[in-house]
Amino acid sequence: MARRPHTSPRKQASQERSRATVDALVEATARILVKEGFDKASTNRIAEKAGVSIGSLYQYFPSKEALVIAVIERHTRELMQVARAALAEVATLPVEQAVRRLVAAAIAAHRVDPRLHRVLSEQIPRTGRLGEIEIFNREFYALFRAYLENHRNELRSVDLELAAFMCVTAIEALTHTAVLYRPEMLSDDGAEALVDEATRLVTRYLR
Amino acid sequence: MARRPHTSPRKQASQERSRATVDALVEATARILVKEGFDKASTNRIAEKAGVSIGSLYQYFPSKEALVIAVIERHTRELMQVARAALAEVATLPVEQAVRRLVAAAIAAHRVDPRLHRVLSEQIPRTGRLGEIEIFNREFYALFRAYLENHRNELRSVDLELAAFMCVTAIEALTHTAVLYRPEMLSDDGAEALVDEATRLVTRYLR
DNA sequence: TTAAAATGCGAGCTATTACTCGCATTGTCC
DNA sequence: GGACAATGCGAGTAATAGCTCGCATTTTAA
Repeated sequence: MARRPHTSPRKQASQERSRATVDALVEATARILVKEGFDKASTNRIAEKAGVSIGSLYQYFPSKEALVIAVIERHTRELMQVARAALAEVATLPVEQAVRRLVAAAIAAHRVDPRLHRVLSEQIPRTGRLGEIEIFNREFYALFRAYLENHRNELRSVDLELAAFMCVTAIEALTHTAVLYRPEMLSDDGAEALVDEATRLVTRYLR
Repeated sequence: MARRPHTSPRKQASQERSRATVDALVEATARILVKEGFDKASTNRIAEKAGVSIGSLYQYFPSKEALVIAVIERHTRELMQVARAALAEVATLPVEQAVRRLVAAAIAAHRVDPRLHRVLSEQIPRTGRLGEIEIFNREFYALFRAYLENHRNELRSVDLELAAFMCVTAIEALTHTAVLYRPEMLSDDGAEALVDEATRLVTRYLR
């Protein structure tokens, strides 16, 4: 079976001690990505920052990429939670109110950990993990599309697939750009104006 | 002058021979970025592909980053040309026609060299040259805002700065996403539908 | 023609990287 | 307590990166 259990990577951590090691490594990776950037995030540096030896790192993560992916998955899980909760909460509301809440939720989601979000959104293409983000995206399209279907009577006649693409892409881009590159737009007044305008953009489009 | 010794060319190429060398290096960089990816684009590889020695490469480009930036600048210049031409052409048209042309132009711009555009849009954040793209962006905002000002009478009462942000961000995201990640949307019929919907999104928002 | 300037060359240096391996320490179970 | 697994360690390795430097070749200009 396991001829060299001491060197075969990606063990399952079964004891408490090793679970702490894994957590420390993922956390250190996230911190370094945020504070020092992708290029400084070498495996040796991550191990050092985590207070773990390089050997232990490779017991649980077979490569540097595996670490970054662990961070991506953790962050994506948090975003998904915000997104699903918002859509569920909004299911029975009329379009204008629903869109308003969704825009606010999108801003909130981007604010979960903006600096990490920024680094990851910049580095994900590089890691070739765009596919997994795409899965998340498709799920969100599907959820939003389902909402639109249930509120068909409030909408003009329109291809729901296309409409979902338009709305989700636009809201995502507006909130993403504002949070990451136009922080000055997010003062109390600014954020309110942004929500107003994004809501107007989408609702006028839909009906 | 050159406050960025690490990215500004080390030497001016004055003879024809050396200008050809510089061109070959930039072209080789672009080709490798597209065909082999950022990680394979080592200076040695670029020099080899360009048929130029590594020593000559470093006579004109002080770092690998400088080469990538040269590619970015070349590509950005082409995009700017498309963007400026479209806005000039559209200056006297009413909003709906203007927006329609601009959306079509945005798709055309993204299609100039989609694979290069994709690689660059993924790698620019990494190179820390987002600032220069931001300059391009701001110019485009300003041009579009100027258009809006000249057509104020066709618009509802709205903060033009904010409106320009909304429209430009939305159009950019829709065309960018469609061209790079939803190529199936760009069949003849699909492209037409996309232009229709994007036009509707923006025009309904503006008035 | 010829000296100087511009251009071109590539072996090889230095630094850094991802990653391995043999051994030490800690935990589990009887 | 003793045997065995799980976990932890870090010096060391091989690969590769960016980049320099001394010298060869070509062009310019007189």
